Amino acid sequence: MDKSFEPRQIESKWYARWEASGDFRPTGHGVPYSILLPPPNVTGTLHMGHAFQQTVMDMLTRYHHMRGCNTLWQVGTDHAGIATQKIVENQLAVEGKTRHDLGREPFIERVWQWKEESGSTITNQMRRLGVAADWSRERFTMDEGLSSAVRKVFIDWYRAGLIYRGNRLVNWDPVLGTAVSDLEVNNVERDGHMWSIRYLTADGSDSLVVATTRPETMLGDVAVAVHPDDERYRHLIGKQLHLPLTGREIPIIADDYVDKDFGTGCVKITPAHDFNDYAIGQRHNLTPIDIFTLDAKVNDNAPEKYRGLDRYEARKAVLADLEASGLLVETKPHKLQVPVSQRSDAVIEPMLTDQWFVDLTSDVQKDGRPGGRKAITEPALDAVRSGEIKFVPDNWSTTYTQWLDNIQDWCISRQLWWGHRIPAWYDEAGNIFVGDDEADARAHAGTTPVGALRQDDDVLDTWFSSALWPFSTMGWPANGPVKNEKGEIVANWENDKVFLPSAVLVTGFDIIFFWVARMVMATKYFTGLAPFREVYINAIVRDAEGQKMSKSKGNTLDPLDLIDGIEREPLVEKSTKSLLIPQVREKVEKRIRKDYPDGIPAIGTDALRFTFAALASYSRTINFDIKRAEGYKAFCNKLWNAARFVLMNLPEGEIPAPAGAPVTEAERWILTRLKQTLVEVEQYFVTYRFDLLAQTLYEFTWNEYCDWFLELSKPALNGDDSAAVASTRHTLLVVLETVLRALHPLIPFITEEIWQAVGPKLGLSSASNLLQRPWPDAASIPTDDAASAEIEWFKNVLSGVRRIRAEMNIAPGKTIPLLLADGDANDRLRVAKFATQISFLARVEAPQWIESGANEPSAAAAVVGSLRVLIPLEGLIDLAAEKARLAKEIGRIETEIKKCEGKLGNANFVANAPAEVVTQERQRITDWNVQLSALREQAQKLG
RNA sequence: GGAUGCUUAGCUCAGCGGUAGAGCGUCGCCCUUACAAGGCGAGGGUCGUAGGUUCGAUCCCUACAGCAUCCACCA
Repeated sequence: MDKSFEPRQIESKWYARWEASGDFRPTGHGVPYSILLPPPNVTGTLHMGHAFQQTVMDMLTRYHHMRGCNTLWQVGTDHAGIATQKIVENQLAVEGKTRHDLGREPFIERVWQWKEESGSTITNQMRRLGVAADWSRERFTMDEGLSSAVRKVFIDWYRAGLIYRGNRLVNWDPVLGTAVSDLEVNNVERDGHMWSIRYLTADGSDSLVVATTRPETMLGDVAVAVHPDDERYRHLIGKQLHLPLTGREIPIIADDYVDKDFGTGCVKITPAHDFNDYAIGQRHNLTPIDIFTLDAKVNDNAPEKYRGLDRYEARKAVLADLEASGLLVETKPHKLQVPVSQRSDAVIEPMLTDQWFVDLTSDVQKDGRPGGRKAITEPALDAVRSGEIKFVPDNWSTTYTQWLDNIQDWCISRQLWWGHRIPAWYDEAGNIFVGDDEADARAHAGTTPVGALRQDDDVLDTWFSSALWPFSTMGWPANGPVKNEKGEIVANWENDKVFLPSAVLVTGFDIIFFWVARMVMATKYFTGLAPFREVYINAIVRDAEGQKMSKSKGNTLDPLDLIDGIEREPLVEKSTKSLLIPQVREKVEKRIRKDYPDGIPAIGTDALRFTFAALASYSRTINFDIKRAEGYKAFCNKLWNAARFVLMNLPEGEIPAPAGAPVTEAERWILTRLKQTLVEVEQYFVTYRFDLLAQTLYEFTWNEYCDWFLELSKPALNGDDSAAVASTRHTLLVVLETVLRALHPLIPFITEEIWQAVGPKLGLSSASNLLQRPWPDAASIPTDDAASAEIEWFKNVLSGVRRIRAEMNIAPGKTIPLLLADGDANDRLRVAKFATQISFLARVEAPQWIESGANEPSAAAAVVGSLRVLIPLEGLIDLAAEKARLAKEIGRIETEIKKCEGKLGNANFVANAPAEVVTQERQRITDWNVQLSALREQAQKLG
């Protein structure tokens, strides 16, 4: 083994071997354990959130594989409709073209081409992370198998009356030219104005004032609403108003929705461009008047002078005209929430359009069949309420159920080209025909089409296909094997349905609604099964200061840069490449030069993974600090060097297991601790406490195995007790091999590399991967509490001597005398037993006992129980300093004793506290007193 | 308006009824033959505030303050 750990060299070789070995595929035996990868955008790149999430999934997959489960990590990618189409449209824009210049078919061809070029980027990045995913089953949401599942779901739901087409008010993105769902709209606070406009009654005798943040929409007003109980306006209800600038007359209506105390108490009603107004319009049978084209320009329903104006130009024009006619009463600044499209940043315009919806809200259909609430929504709610699906942490189930309780119908049609085209056709009379293809659609229609059929131009929401991921990837609905383009079998429902429900879904809270809920709905409906048993909601990765990572802040980190390292200037270049605004660019440049004056050091995949594990508590966010990652790289190095130490202390060839029990106390102690560690680790896997899991293994490896056991093994290995030598060698090896297995799910590369050298020493074949070794069996590891107590004693003695040496500034290399006084019979036995270890590790001469009554030289002391461990002061130690040290220690113990006495002196405590707590307290006070008298005696001896 | 979190050492976070912990940072002393990406040692906290429950509260309850996120929103 090389002198230090070089991640780059070892990582490059292992992944290819793992993947080729077929070890990532299900074994076909054992309890099924499957995980679904949330399919990333096919043309995307790996970000920190992915890396974190995938590390978690990989730890779980590898752990269960080692436990003998029939493990499947189902991977694949998502076509990501809007995002992918936009990228290709941007590419076209560079050539000065739009998708319409190309036409639908050539454009889609071009998107496929882009998918072919960039589709493997993210999957190759995943490989760099070391994921134990079954790539032979990799799927794409638009491959044939998954597309046929999409069609079948659409058709089945349509035929069950659960998908309908309707003219509804939807969130319209005027830049992308498509409807988007409620979830794809963010409300952003912006500075705007509140304008008050006077509307005169038709007869001119009276007037009222409406308040609005969107004056241009008055062109589509169909009424003004007031509260029915509002004394100010009661006399006007039912009268007609003259709508300024339009020549139209509109009624004054009464509706509870209006808040008397807000604004003027009068609300203009524009049903075609506002969701609340739409609802009011429906209640009062008002016909909406839409005034915008699909690109948000004023249409022909408005007076001629405004036609063709963009909505914001129209606003200016309308305000100017109102002002001119004296109807603009007031303009004041106002903060308002503006709906913004997540994908394009465009301000959403509610628009009346024909769209497809999944019914999620009706109880019963007109013909008596169950409606969407009964058939789809409630089963999804029940799955979580009944505990069939469990959220981790549990409070996310509240978020889930509250959303489903208030759900709206799901708008599933998108006016895009890239995606699953809706399997619906229209005849010339507007009748709808739904089917797998045109022939199927005709065959299933109750009527004969009038004229030719034309397929719907729209595609389905990307999340529609994602919702089917749990079962579509398992081969549903095909009968028999599903093959990929190369003719290889990727799924077979008959066999693969054992992987449903999957064990756990690892995902971010941000897609609970988009994806998690919809998977539950679709999977429950079509298979009767839950898609997963648990949903582990992972934290969001932030930067070291807790700021959200964003390109415009320049605080994003590329996981690959952490793995491989990157110099400062290339990092600056890379981070500013896509920033177009000069000020932002400059700011980011500055920040990076400041944060990474030397670039980013290469920490390797294992250290990155370990960092993610160590940060993964139940907290909602994790702040990623490179410093922390560097610390875990040091841990990898520590493990590496521990392995080197063990291997260089072993003779050639296999190391046979000694016949009897381990010879030394140190061995029996480290095995005891190993067992406890494994038991804890298993618990942490069950509860998804990867932070505690990582910490437990870190502490065992570093603070116990390396700091104590390796050190204790040195005198044993150098001693002349050949049984102890043989036994210690074997235990060093066995514990190391076990730790490698326990750490493998977290840090697969380095453990594999080391194991290949360690395994053969135990007679294990290096031909197989570490993943194929069983998870350590804690139950078979022997424990020895007596040995553990002896080692604890030893650690106290040694630490005591070290403390004296450090505080008295005794050179570490200097061998000094060691005297012992008082103590009990046990101490005598232990000193005799550990004499060599004490001398070796504390750098002291052979310990000498001072019999009671004999003269003691003045000395510095460490007290362990009643035993006084003495370092003679002569020539070494500052007497005053030692007195001060003792006084401080005595003071500390006196405080502790006072606390104990306080408790035990309280009759209520003794009467009410559990017996074992009282006993424990009494024991403590006894122990403290033993130590105190030893310290006092020492102080007295010093004078 | 509804919901959910968070507030513990300089920083980032565990702990959650019975001796306050870790990593990083800080301060000493050491290149001791596995490891200076290291070793040994030290310092550092009235656990947001105020009440309550309890023999006992960082931990449970209530209120308040501050911070954060999600959902729904008044034109």
